[in-house]
Amino acid sequence: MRTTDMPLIRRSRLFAQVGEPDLAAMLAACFVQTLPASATLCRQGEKAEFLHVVLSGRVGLFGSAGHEEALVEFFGAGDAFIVPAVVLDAPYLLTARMLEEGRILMWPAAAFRAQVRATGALAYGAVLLLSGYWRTLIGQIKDLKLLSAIERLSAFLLALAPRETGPVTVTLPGGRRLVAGRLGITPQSLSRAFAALRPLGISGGGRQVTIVDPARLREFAGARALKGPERRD
Amino acid sequence: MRTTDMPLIRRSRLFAQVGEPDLAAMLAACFVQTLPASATLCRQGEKAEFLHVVLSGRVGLFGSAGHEEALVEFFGAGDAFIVPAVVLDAPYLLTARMLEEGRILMWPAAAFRAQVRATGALAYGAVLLLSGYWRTLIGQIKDLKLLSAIERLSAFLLALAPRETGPVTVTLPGGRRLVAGRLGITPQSLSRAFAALRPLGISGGGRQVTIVDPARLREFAGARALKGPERRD
DNA sequence: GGCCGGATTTGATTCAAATCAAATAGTCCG
DNA sequence: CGGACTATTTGATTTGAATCAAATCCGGCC
Repeated sequence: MRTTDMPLIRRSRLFAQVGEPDLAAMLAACFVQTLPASATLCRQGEKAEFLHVVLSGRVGLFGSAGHEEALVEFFGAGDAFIVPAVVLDAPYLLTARMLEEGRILMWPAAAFRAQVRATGALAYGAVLLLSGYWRTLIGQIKDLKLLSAIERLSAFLLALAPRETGPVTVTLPGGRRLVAGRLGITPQSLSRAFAALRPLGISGGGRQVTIVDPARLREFAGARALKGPERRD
Repeated sequence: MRTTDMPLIRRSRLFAQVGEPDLAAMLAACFVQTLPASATLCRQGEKAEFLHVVLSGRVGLFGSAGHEEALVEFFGAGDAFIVPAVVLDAPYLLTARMLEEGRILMWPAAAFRAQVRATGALAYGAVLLLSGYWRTLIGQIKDLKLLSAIERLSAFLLALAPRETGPVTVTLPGGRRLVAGRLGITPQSLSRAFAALRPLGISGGGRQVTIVDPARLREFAGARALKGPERRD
């Protein structure tokens, strides 16, 4: 573990309420790994071995059925995923893969389980984290059930943008292929959706996308869109 | 609060680790309400006033956009919903409605927030509960993104059935209209999906559905289906 | 028992998005 | 810088599910 890791660790909601001495004791059982892009952190169906806390880099959570695979969610610094599988000691429902190089805190499952049970502050941090995830997932389910592909893309872009009025350039959390998966559509459909939004002032190149007038996009999406979509932070 | 409520309260995962004296202190701030079918517990967009714990009856969580509405999940005895909105002090993302008469424990939001922060055992219970919900929601997202309507119905029925071999009769958690919403399809499509499964030994009447040979259905669904779908319990 | 009103089924048609199929634009390497 | 691979766009076609439209079933109630 590097000294530069500590601030990253402290920044995670998971540890927000944990005191210094407790934190030190917890981390004694853990180690940090630098992983390259495409490295697999865990595989759907396997038994939970470690809790992973993202210190840097982006991670994608994928669900698979047969030979199909779909990105379920992007995770980034501060996120601790697989908490549920670890806590319930159940097999992973998802496969986690690094989308780029990053550092991951590895926390042995049994140790984590014991520590959440014993340390209220850690459990409270987990509640905050899981609460944020619940809201993210609910938002996604609502999008999938109630919005069209174009509306989902609009909502997704707006969630990425600071809620200002002026033109904004947002950075997609992954390539188009991955964004398409997150939105539950094919890359071809995503491309068409972007094309459909171009007249509304969306210009895209690579993972940079510029929204000329967020208010206009919000109005377009908002006609049918959901209230209170806000992003976990 | 009736004396018959206590066993129901104790049965919820939320309180599994909470000791008697703590529990009594917590419940002092709460009250129990009997609510009729269709009663609304909370409305999307509003600020969290209460945490609700279902003691009996079924509750539906609905997301809405514009004038469309879709059922996101069924909840039943032991479930505490809206935990995330309460903990994060954020507006509800969903509307909760009684699907039948039932009793609900009402817990003032501020009191609950203070108590999760203060009581490790309660926080731990919340972690367990939220972990289960995470898995349920992830399962649903995977279904929506990877399976066809018929496959989703198959998976849904199998999740309802005890994992035996012989013929089983399962009870749908709500009318066909609601089940359709949960599966992300229209009632008409649900009807066609049931029709498509009839040759595989699925006979339906009202909310009772009989699966002649779960293994055969599992095989059919399993050809493309997900591993480890299991239901929260 | 027989009627009313909503829920489910069935049929015909439409439509959004997937799939099939190239063409084009980017990127990484040597 | 050029080649090879991958990612993205664009076009044509198919298809799963929605929508439109009845018909039928059902439960509650007088």
